[in-house]
Amino acid sequence: MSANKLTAAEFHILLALADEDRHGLGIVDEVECRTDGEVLLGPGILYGSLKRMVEEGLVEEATERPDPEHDDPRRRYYHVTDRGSEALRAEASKWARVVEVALEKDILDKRAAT
Amino acid sequence: MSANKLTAAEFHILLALADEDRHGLGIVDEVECRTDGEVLLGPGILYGSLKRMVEEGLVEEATERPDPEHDDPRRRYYHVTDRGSEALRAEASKWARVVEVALEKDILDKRAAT
DNA sequence: TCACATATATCACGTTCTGATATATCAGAT
DNA sequence: ATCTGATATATCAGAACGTGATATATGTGA
Repeated sequence: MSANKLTAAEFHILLALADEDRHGLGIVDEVECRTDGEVLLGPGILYGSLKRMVEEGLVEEATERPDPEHDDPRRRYYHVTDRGSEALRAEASKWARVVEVALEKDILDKRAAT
Repeated sequence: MSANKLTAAEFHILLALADEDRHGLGIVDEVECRTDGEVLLGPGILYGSLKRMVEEGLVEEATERPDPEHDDPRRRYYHVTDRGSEALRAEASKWARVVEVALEKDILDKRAAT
C-alpha cells in the first residue's frame, strides 16, 4: 500500500519473534495462540515469508540453539535483526494509531480485550 | 460466523466511512490525512476494493447526498452497512489485541501518537 | 473555450496468500 | 528393527490482492 510496509504475515512473524527466537512451527503456534486461532499461518505463507524476510534483512537464522539438550536438528530458529526490530516498532506504532482512531470514532469501547 | 476477513485496504476504507458517508477520493483524503500520508490508496485498490465491498455487502451507495447545495454529480457516496460496521468492529478489536501484545512485549511505550 | 483539477474506472503486471503435495526426521509403540 | 503418527521444512499452481499507468468525462475558474 505504501512505502516500507510489512505484510500482515511479516508483522505477525516479527511480533512472534520479538521476545524470543523461534523456529517455523514455533512461530505458527505463538501466532495462533496469541490471536485465539484467528490468524493461522499455513506453510506457504510461513516459509515464503521467512525466506523473503531473511533476504530483506528483517530476520536471520539464529546461530545458537535454545535448549541444546532437548533439540530437534530439523528446526531452523530465527532471530529478529535490528532492522526487523525497527520495522516492527514502526508498524506497531501505525496500528496503535489506527486503534486510537477506532476508539475516537466509537467503534471500540475502552474495556480491556479478554 | 463471519470468517469475513478484511484486507488492510478494506479496513481503512470502512474506518474512513465510519463517521460519515464519503465518496471515493474523499475516502482517500481521510485515510491519507489520518495516517500522516503513510497509507496511500491508489485508484486501482480504491475502486477495486469498493466494488468488491459493495458485492460483499460491507458498504452500499448512499441514497442521499450530503450538502446537495454544493454537489458534484460525478461523485459516488458510500455508506457502511450493518454488516460492514460489524466487520469493522471485529477487525479493530483484533488489532487492538495486537497492539496490547506489542505493549506487553515492550515494543511500544504507553504514550502513543496522540 | 481553454487549461487544470476532480472524479471514477479499468487494465496489465507484480506481489502475496492459500492449500495441496512432497520429503525427511523424530519419538514412542509394537 | 520397523512401523506409525506427529513434527518440520519446503515448493508449487492458482487465486486474491495491490500498484501504477492510462482512459474518459466533467467541474471550475481564468
